[in-house]
Amino acid sequence: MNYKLPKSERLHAEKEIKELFNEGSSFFLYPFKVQFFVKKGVVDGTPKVLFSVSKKKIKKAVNRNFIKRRMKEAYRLNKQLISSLEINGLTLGLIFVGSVKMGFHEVETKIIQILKRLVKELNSNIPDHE
RNA sequence: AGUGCAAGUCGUCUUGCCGCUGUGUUCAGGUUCAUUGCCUGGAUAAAGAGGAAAGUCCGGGCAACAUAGAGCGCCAUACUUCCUAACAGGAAGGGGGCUAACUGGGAACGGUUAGCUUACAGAAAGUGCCACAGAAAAUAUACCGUCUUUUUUCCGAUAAGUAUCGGUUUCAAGAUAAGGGUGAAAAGGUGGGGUAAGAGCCCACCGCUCCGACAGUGAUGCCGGAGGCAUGGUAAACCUUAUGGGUUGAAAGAUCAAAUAGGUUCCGCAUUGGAUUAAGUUCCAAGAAGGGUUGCUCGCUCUUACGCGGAAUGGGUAGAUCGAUAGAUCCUGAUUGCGAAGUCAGGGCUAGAUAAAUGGCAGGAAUUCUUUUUGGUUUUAACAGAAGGAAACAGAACCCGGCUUAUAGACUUGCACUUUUU
RNA sequence: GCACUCGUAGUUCAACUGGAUAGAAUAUCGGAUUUCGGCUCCGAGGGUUGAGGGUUCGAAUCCUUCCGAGUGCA
Repeated sequence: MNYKLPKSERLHAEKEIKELFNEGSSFFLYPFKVQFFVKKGVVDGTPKVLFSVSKKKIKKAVNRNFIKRRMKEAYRLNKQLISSLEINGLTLGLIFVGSVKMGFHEVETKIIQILKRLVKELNSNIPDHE
């Protein structure tokens, strides 16, 4: 099983991020906001993901890093949940909007829920558009 | 041994599994005529946040810009000397203030020592402000008051009476600044002489100002002389003086360079008046207008359309690379200096990210604190064992030197206090 | 990264160029009015002027160090 998260699976280009936030859809699953977008016409390409923590809610840089690292680890260890999807060009944004520090196990259960729900939404919605 | 204060140093260690970042080695594939080059992917090795990385309060390096120059403005700093690349930083010293102890004097007011503290140029260049209270808040003398002389009223005494003397009252002129309950602050202070009453008017002491000599690199100190004393406070009010500052910040800037779109740069003509010519053909003269620019002025600089003719060829966005990590560096020793620090010698040091790495999970160890429980003890405390919990402030973003602020705990040194023993 | 602004009763705002018990509206509480409530009238409480330090006789105001909130440039 592939537990890696190299740079090609992370979202870092400004253009794609703008696309994600302007044209993508989103849902809330407290304490996370999930933003996702499927770019059409892309033949190959793994899902790309972005992690973010609100600066207004979490003031100190140390605590923001703390949460981001746990989010990254939780995604890295559970990303096989969305590998079953046969969709190319998926971009994903995970934004933490809570105001309290969380431990790893709480974050992990939430991330698993999010990924399961994401699979459901994509399987039901995408055929309707096409 | 404990507690407190000050200064300084450190600010957890470790095993397994899974990851991230750049670097080295190596393997595979692609590209190429070819390669030790370039691109993609894999394996592996060692390395990978701080004392403040923070706040962004100062200073410097570095970079670009004639919109960089000159003057004014503006901003900053402000006892002295030194350190430094530089500073609003640091070191040493001086002055002032406060506190304590001792001490001189009748008083005003001093002296010595120790500790703490100090944004500490100029109020005698000018302007402003100083509420309430108070006669007056800066020109000191308008007012109350004190004193002298003259006039008026009344009373008393003397005298036969006009009158004289003493007291009182009123007006005017003059002298004076001692006193006037206030206030944060009142025009040198204390004591004496002096005078009609008074006053630095005069004298002694104290304070102040100025001048000179000596000591010191200097701030300043000390000694002597002079002045009779003028000059209230506020410059973290405007201001004056001296010194410094060009502006903008790495998202600065440099290089390479897709896709899309057609451009971009340079030169000439193209303004007005006069003469001339077939002709805007040629010659002469004039110099304008509109922008840009850091607060203003000068200066500097750009354009004068559209268009026509000629010549040259790349400019530049996304993105990538450099800038960008070995330096005013750290440690040790010697040496100079009171010290900050300098010099010399030896040794050490690969974090380099960019939607932003340096981690996650599970376990172990050390130290400290704490909860429960067992032993022990008459009980509590201390002590020993077991189990559980907690362990700071905080995350590089071009790089350095400082400052400020946050910080559980451990260690070292010095000082003070308490207890025990000798 | 750089530059700058603002913090005053529970809330919204005042307070002149430093000068005295920091003021107004609204909200709260109490009373009056009403059968009861609202409206209305009267009265009261509520502020260490974000925190600390300094200058000054005197600080919301001036200077400085922190804390918090916000704005602009690229």
